[in-house]
Amino acid sequence: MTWTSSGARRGATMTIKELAERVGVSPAMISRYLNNGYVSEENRAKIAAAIEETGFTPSRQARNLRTGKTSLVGVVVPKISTETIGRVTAGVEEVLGRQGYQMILGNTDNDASAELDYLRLFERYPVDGMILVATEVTPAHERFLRESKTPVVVIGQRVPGVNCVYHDDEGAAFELGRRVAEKRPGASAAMIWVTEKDRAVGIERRDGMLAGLATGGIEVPDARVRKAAFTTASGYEQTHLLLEDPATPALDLVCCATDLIAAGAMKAVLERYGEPAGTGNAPLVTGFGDNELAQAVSGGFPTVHLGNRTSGVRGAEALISLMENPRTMPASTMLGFRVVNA
Amino acid sequence: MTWTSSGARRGATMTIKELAERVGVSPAMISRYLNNGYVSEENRAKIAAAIEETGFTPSRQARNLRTGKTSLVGVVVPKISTETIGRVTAGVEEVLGRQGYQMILGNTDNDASAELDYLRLFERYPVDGMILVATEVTPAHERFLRESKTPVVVIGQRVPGVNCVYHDDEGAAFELGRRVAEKRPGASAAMIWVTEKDRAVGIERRDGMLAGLATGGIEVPDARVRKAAFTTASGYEQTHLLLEDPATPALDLVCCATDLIAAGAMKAVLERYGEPAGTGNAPLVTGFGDNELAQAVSGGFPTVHLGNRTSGVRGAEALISLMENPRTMPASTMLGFRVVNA
DNA sequence: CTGTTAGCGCGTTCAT
DNA sequence: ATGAACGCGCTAACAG
Repeated sequence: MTWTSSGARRGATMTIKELAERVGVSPAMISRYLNNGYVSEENRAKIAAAIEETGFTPSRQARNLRTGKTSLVGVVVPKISTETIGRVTAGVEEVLGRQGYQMILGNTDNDASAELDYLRLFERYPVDGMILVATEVTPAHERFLRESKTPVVVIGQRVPGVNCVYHDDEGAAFELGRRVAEKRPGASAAMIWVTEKDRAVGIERRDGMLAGLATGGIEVPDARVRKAAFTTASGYEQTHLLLEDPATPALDLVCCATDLIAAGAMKAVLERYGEPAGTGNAPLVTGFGDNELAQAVSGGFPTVHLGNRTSGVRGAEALISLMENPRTMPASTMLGFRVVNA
Repeated sequence: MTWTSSGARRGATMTIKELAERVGVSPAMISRYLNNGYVSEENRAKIAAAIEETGFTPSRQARNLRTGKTSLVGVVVPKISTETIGRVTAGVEEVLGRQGYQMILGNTDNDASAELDYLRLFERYPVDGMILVATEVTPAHERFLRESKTPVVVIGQRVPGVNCVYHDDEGAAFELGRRVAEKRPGASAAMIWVTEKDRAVGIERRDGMLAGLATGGIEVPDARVRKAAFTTASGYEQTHLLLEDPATPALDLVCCATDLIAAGAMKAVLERYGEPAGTGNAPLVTGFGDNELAQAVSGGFPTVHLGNRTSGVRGAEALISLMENPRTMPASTMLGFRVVNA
């Protein structure tokens, strides 16, 4: 390791000490300049000039080690590349940015174990707070969430005893089902749903939909509730199988757990009937989430707008209170919804 | 600040020193256990047991400060919530994960100045390497990229003198234009394009498209090349204006800079003609990027598949070489493409 | 207002 | 094979 006696630069980065030497003050002086204030106008000017000249920036590393604060929030998401997640993080970032926090993301690509890895990474990185945009919440998740030394807020699932912001999935699905059933009384319906491991989508949203359809006299037999992954391809595949099944009476309605799945269903319907879903004899397809792209291309199909952006905002707000006062009582917030095209 | 004399835990986290006390060895021993190895079988077992019992994890903070290494790569993206970005980061993560690196994301929401903020954050956090998924590359960007002390790779734009991986936007657009023009000779065409600040999309892709169409005898007057933002809503708006313009002879073809924009165009066409783009009298809409959702819902429209995932893979590979040997010569890689539905 | 002192939690000599 | 001592870059507490 070599450096010049002028202390200008070593390797690449400059330290507060070197800068102090250069200016002719103590390192603490520089530190105060950077933080509290307590510096004479004269020194203030000299330091400012030296910083300008050298391009010095303090090491967050060392600062964080010393202060135990990072002004960083880690957000763990199951997937980037969906509108839903994009809206949530936009809401989170809006609030965080205003308060001087920066957000870093960990993407798990729908791998529940990777979620815990990221949470632990963030906890030890460390960040000041964490947000988990949740899908499957395992016992291991719950344990971690409750025992975490770093404040954490869950978005998208209700977890008892943990700070969380979630949607009224059951209520929304019920309302969507009810309205669709009202317009198509006695329709022959199927559902393309997802794993029950995702409680909000796999259970609550499903039960709400079944109940909503039932109020309009539509019963969906178990055999017509099929499981798909959270992808367009999977929605296509399951719908295709359903439509090709010779034992199946003609379908009037295919309700899907998400808009991504609905997109796949629409593709299958279009291929099978030669006309878009909801026109002519082709069954109507419903979704969930109000995906802008899908709405535009399709010209509009029944779905639900959930206010994902708001969930991000509320989640970030809750996290900030928690970071400022870690003893804040856990709270859960349920957001409303808006049915679209039904 | 209080802690028990057994040294088990203070406040929240445990340190290497406390663990050492508990086991009855020196802190250095624990450190060696965690890193080099130089530990007797006997102590190894005792330490392993104590770690298991306490759930101890070393502070990355302190380790990083000491070693100057983080095993972390920062990726700056212009947008989360698009399939394109999702594919790139999936490719990046695949390679990085295999090599023991973790990836953290910074999302700028299409704000070019935020890009530099994030790069600087990462540089000083620090991370071992950075990837910029670029859109607009300003002189400030170029300066930063060239002078960065942390290895950095650019994906999506060609930047001379900087390590980068990009697509053959011009070639792809040319080929798409050529094929479409071949099937619709003499078509009356318009283009919905984007800012020239994004060189790859705004200039190269546009020029390729114009040239490709021209080979089939289709000339697009300047007045029919309209600017949109990178959104579905903006694509809708511009197309709507175009279709409503009474001075405009009926259009046969609307070529768009991206699939998101194309989705908006399709919505406008559907509203205006009462039938989906490309059917009956409704003009054909082309896109760029092979968005899965849009393809499914529309039943297929001409577009280009760019291999975004591959760009992520190649970019990450380049970054790893760079991190292992910072003196590696800068290289730029151009990837191929595949025209879809044309 | 300013400088000195003492760590934050680790990894790394250099002795033993 | 092991432990003592030191330092990474910074900030908090104290003295002046």
